[in-house]
Amino acid sequence: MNEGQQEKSSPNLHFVRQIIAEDNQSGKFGGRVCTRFPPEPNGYLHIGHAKAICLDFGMAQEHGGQCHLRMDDTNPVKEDVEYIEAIERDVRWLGFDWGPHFYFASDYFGRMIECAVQLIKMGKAYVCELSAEEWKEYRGVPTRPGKESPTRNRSVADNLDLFDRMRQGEFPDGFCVLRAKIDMASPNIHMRDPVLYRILHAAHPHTGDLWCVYPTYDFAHGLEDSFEQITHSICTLEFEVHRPLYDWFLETLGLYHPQQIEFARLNLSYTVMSKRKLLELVKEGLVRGWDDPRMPTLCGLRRRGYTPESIRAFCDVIGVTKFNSLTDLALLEHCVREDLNKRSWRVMGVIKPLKLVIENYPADGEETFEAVNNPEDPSAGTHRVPFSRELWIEQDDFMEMPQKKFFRLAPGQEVRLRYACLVTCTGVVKNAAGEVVEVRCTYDPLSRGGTSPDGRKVKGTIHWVSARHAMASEMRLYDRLFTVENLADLPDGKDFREALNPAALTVVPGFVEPSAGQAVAGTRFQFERIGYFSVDPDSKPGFPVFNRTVTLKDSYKAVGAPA
RNA sequence: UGCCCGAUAGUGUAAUGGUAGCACAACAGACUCUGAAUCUGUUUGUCAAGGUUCAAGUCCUUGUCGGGCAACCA
Repeated sequence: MNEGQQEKSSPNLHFVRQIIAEDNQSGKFGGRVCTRFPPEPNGYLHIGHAKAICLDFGMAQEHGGQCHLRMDDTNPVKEDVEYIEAIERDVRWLGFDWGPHFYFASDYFGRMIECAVQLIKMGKAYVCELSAEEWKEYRGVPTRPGKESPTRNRSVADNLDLFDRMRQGEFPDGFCVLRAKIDMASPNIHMRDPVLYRILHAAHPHTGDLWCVYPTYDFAHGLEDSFEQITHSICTLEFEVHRPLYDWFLETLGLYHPQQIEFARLNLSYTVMSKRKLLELVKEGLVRGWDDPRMPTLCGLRRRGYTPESIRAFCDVIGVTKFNSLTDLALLEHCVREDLNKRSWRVMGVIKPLKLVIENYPADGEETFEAVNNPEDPSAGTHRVPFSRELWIEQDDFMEMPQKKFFRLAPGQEVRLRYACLVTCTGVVKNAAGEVVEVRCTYDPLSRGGTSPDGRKVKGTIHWVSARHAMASEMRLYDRLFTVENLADLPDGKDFREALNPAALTVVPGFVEPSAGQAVAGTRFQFERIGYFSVDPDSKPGFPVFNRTVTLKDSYKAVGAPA
């Protein structure tokens, strides 16, 4: 609906845009812009990836270029086809299209081997039999130079032969590696003769058992970018130290040379962005799966009811910089509310039911009232809501001893039942424990439709569902995944699992008006005065399950209620 | 104690030597058949010290603080 006008008049000129603008100015890449999003298929995409995806695809889009989707599948022991498929699905859902440019790093393995052989022939790479432990010792530490491998000056012929035998599968995993010959004294650890190839007898999700040697990230990534004629290779800050290596390989091999640019990854309060931690939550059953609506994964957010538009808007508003920051979860929530407010239909649903009986309404009487589908969009029309003598209202909308400025139901107080009529509380029914189990009231027959017949002020309006017509349903109420704002601040030794929020998921029985009960999975509604909800795929015919995407903002302050 | 990067309201960011803006959050008020939305207003900021300049958030120096780097992970 807003296809043509998504670009703001003055897009924020962040540093990546500046670099691209300068490169286009100087003609560095002939005015061409080609980016790539290169996930490793070892987990599901999360909101942090969304930032990268929006940047990668966004920069290409803005400059009439293209963006490749590339599986960076250089480590078969961690990767899986399940992840490959999920990644494609999620990027597409987010709203991006890579056209024919879907690639696998593993499709370049043959060319990468040639590059490795070329380095060997140039005397710039050698086979090294140091064990992992020895290698660690030889590498040195940042403050002290490393030592050269005993085989560092092996002949080209020997290296060629050994590397060939590595490829043929003559050696077991870890027996030896191919290393670049750079500088064991470099203050940059990554330049101390880094590993190019390691032996891994493992089935690869894309190439099967074609290979038993696999290139490392440092060697592979620049080559992938180069082969694909990428112009701007955008990655996160931790790769900054790797850039000299990235540059070294391409310069040494005399290959086309993209520009690597690093930006700060997204950190969101009260959640984790680490693929490893997310994997642990899934594997250990601490959540119900990758798409658990508590998860910051794209599929989790999708199931929770987030729209791709809201996530893109979020990625736009957080900006792109080179310094680490912690973005407030409230900003993400603001973005969904803003989007959902414009598009979602309003219905009434009750999540903490309390019976309301209208004493002067006929026991077998019923009628329907007209409700607006979306006040933000008159073209959305209206629908009718059934009404009868007994209703479900929200427990929070009744107080036996009302605090000041409580505009809802209380003994003797009058409220409007949204779209229906004005009712005045006449009393309550309590159980043996003294709890209010039913509220009694009378209604004003002249107020049908919710109007005030004599113009009297009725400050409070509450939502309701006709008990006779209501559809029982399951309400899954979500809250922040963790109780700690910044997981990075957890003291050493403190396990992140201990910071999980037990209240991140609360399942309660509720009721919704019939019009909301038949919706297909994925349908989003606003439950008036409560929040935005989406229909979960666990729904069964006649028994919908709703996920609360986010609450409505609430400026009412209940006394003693937690913030 | 090595190398690399960074530092602007509570949070996220803009200002590209020339009036420190915006958004979120918070707090007031208006409006309201959603205590929502919408509208109005308020509070809070250039890490520090020097230097260059008519003019510094921006350039230089030093310091402080924060992050990253020592997988045959990416």
